[in-house]
Formats: sequence, C-alpha cells, structure tokens
Amino acid sequence: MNIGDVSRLSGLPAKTIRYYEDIGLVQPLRSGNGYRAFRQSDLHKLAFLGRARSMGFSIEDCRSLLQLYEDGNRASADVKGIASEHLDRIDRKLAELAEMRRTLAHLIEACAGDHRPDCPILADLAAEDTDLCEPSRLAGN
Amino acid sequence: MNIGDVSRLSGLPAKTIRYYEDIGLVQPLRSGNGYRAFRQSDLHKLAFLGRARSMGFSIEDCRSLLQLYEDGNRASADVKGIASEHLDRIDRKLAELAEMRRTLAHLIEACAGDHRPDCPILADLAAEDTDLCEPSRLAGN
DNA sequence: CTAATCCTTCCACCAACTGTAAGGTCAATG
DNA sequence: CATTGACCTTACAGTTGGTGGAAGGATTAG
Repeated sequence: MNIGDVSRLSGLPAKTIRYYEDIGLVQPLRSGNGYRAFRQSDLHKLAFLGRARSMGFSIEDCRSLLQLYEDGNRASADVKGIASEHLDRIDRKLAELAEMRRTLAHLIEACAGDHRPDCPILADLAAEDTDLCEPSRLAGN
Repeated sequence: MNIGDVSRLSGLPAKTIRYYEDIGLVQPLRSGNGYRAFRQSDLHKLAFLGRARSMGFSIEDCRSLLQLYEDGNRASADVKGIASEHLDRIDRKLAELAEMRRTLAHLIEACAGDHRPDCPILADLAAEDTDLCEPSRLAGN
C-alpha cells in the first residue's frame, strides 16, 4: 500500500503519516521506486495512533501505549496508569476551562454590547480597583 | 521600573514580558544602560494582558482587547463580540474534553490494572472488530 | 506523448512561550 | 579597588503536533 491508501484507510493526512515515520512511530518498508510500502501491520498501528490521539493522548503516551500493545508480557496496570494520568490531565483542563467559562459568561452577560464604550469586560481586565499597579507593592515598602 | 519589578508586580515571567515587547504588545522606554524602563502604563497593560491570557484569550484577541481598551470611542459590542467568540471556543473545547473524558473513564473502569496483559483500553484502541484495516475498503473494490 | 495524479525530500511556519549561552551593569562587601 | 552576586541584555534553539509549499521524480490514463 502507498501512503495515499493508508491515509484514506486510517483517516490520517499523508503529511501526518510521514511525520509519524519521522519520529519513529511507524517504520514502513520502501519500494524500489522510493515510495513507502505500508504493511497491514503499519496500517493497524496508524489506526491505533489515530484513535489514541483522538482521545487526547500525547505523542509520547501513544508511543508507550503502542509499545505496551506489542508487548505480550505487558501488565494492564501500566496501560491503566498512563490512561489514568491522562484522565487527570483532562480533569484539570476541564476544571480550568469551566472556571474561564464561568467568569467569561458573567462578564458577557453584564455587557450591553451596544455602541457605547462602557464595558464591564474591559473593566474587569483592567481591574483598576486592585493595588497590583501601585508602586507601594514593590519590595522594601 | 526594571523588568524584574514589573515581573513581580504583574506576575508575568520576565521572559514573557520581553516576548510581549517583541510582538509589539508593550513598548517600554529604555534607560541609558540599555535596560527596559517601564512606566505605570506599561505595568497596567501587562497586568491587563495577564488577566486576559488567564481567561484563555489568544494573543491576537489580547491585542484587539488592548486596542479597544485604549480607544475611548469603542463600542462595547466589539468587546462583547470578541468575548462571545471566545466563549464559543471554550464551549466547543469543553464538549470535546467531556467526550474524551467519558470514553476514557469507561475504559479505565473496565481495566483490571493488574499484572495480566488483557486490557480493554488497548483493545479499544486496536479496535480489531472494525474493518478499517481490511484492504477490501480500498477504492475499486 | 502528455497531462494528471501520486510520490519524494526539505524547509519554513503556527502559538505562546521557555531554556540556555554569552556577556554587560550595578550595588555591596572585603 | 577587586570581586561577588544579582540583575540586565541579546540571540538562538527547543517545545507540541503537525501543516503548507516548493521543486522534482514516478506512475497511470488517454
């Protein structure tokens, strides 16, 4: 199979597949004409990678998961460990985004959104009521 | 004020402040010794940027928000527009992460996490029950 | 034979910084 | 006065996970 075929079958752009070869995630053979020659196993790996990436695993996580997948002597605890850390990262990100959303939604609601300049969103960003910008906060005072 | 002072006061790393100058978000003066000389207004801008970034606004959004902030003739509708688009992006990201979380949590729950190799997480990623890897999916068949 | 489509490599670019190296400045101390 | 340490400067490389484009070779259809 050429790269176009695996691209269509795996759903990954050809560029991405070349990149994955570059960083050592797949090692397709080469035909006499210099074209990459993908085996079923390569396609299988790429599909695996595509699914792992779509779950948000980092490339390095994907590399580890692929290694574990190919290791018949793996312990499922290792896989679960990687997945659990990733879940924690997702949860932290979710909390961060939810907090942003909360703040932003309040501000948007409070903003008239008309031709006048007064804007609670800018007022909050400027936060002129804090002492952050007072030189008295400099060390030594 | 030197960069160390504004760094402490704004909470932004000195590196980041230099970067913001590089891309034109702030224009501090220079002292005779070549050191950056920040005014109150520069500090104010940096604090503004720090808060906008912490709400997840992109640098380009920050640039626009800063311009609007300094434009006494702005329309709050413009600010609200930027904020609303950002809120939409956050909502899309939240939905994406929530979906990842759902899938991942199910898989993790199903995984024994012991010394044995059997693992529903890897099984799902491998997805051997799909026909994705069957050559019969190639065009022309 | 030619045009279209595929494939190749290589280099540059995106966001938003962060790290590191090599060196200049300043205030305090011995 | 020399030196130490904290501060400042620039410039360049690296991060993540690709994407875009140029220049050119291979293959296939008509």
